[in-house]
Amino acid sequence: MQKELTEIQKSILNFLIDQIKGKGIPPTLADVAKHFGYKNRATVQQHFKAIEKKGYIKKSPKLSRGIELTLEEKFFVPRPVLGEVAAGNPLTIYPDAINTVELPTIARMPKDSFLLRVKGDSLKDAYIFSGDIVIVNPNLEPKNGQIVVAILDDAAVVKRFYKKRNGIELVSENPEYKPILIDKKYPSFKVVGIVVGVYRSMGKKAG
Amino acid sequence: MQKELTEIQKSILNFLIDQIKGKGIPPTLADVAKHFGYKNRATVQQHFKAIEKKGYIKKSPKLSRGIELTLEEKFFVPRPVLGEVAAGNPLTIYPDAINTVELPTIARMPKDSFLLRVKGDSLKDAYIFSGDIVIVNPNLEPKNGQIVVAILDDAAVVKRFYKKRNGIELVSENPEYKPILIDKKYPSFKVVGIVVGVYRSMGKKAG
DNA sequence: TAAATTAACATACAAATGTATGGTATTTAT
DNA sequence: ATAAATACCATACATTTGTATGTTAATTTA
Repeated sequence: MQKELTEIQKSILNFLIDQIKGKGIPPTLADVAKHFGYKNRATVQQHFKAIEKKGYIKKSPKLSRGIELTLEEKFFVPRPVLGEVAAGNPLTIYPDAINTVELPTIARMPKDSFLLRVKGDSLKDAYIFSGDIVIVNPNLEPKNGQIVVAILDDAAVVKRFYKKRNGIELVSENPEYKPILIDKKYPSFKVVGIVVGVYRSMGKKAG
Repeated sequence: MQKELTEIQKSILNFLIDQIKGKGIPPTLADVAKHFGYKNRATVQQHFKAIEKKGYIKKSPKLSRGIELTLEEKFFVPRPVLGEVAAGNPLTIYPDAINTVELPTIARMPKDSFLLRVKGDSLKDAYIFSGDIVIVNPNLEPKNGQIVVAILDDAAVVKRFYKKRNGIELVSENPEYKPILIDKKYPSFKVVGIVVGVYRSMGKKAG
């Protein structure tokens, strides 16, 4: 029953979601104006009024940053998924092609962390299944035994990380897949981040 | 390495966490002053300075509501877990005894929803395992096939919900457990909420 | 004991912020 | 074709907000 937003209104709403969900704090009128290159706050003011009228946000009068997303009443908020990552064989990460998933609102998304959808079954013994969303934090140093997302020749894998004398070993939790030993043969190897959690949304079907 | 906070500083920090995590927006100095009955914002100002000096928050100068929790650098925030719920045999929910779990910050917690830690393996075919945290939304009507948390004689179970002619059937995803048919024999039966998601935090050990 | 920290207050000020009002031009509905 | 909605701008104003500075008193630390 909600009216359609115009393209500009959509982009402003997206910015609001990004800021509120990503940065954790709603922007001021000036922030939004600056981001879109508006010379005036009143322009944003009007857009907010229109977006609120259409029911997508709720403003608390006089309160600085007093913008609430009414989307939240649906208890789900769309979050970008940066790509798919192979738990079995490597799979390319979509550069920054974006595809959203409905994540329940639990707490705030850690800065810079991102989501990847898992494909494949190499982590099934760690209870991570194809279709699960992994929350990846790129700001942590990998420790032995942690599950990491790593790049191997422009493809990404999710495996458990072990530092050994002769290099780094990436092991699957599924015995069908052999461990990969990282040495000179993998010049492009890079740990993208650490899997800090797994989330699975409950659909109509089996989880 | 962080210095201890005084009791008052602790209560102010808790208020900050509540507001930021719960309401989704950091409070202003005036908000905090009002909450604690201070006649003056400068009092709060000083407390913030002290708390920041001890490393618990980070302030962005001149920015309204520019308070960040440095706790977040640990990327985990404690959330209350209301109790444990049996996926196998029923288990009592701790009344409102609270026990916290470190949840990564994903987004904001949906209003009124709560977390339960799953015990037992009756849902293993739905990929929910003992130790997982289920996010329960008490404000949704159960639909056929959804996983619900229900009360049976003061104990709670997590099962899949089906409405049948002769009553309501609660089925486990694990064939070892027989479906429970809800009829007059269960006067205290009540659907507490619907499982909207599963979260698993990645510890040192296998997920 | 002296010095530092804590805890509260008051006042003052510049900047940030939301809001109101009015203007212009374009696009979209009726 | 006329009205309404959209999109942007400018100016003005009252509050809100963060900050600086100073005062007093109790408590803790060196």
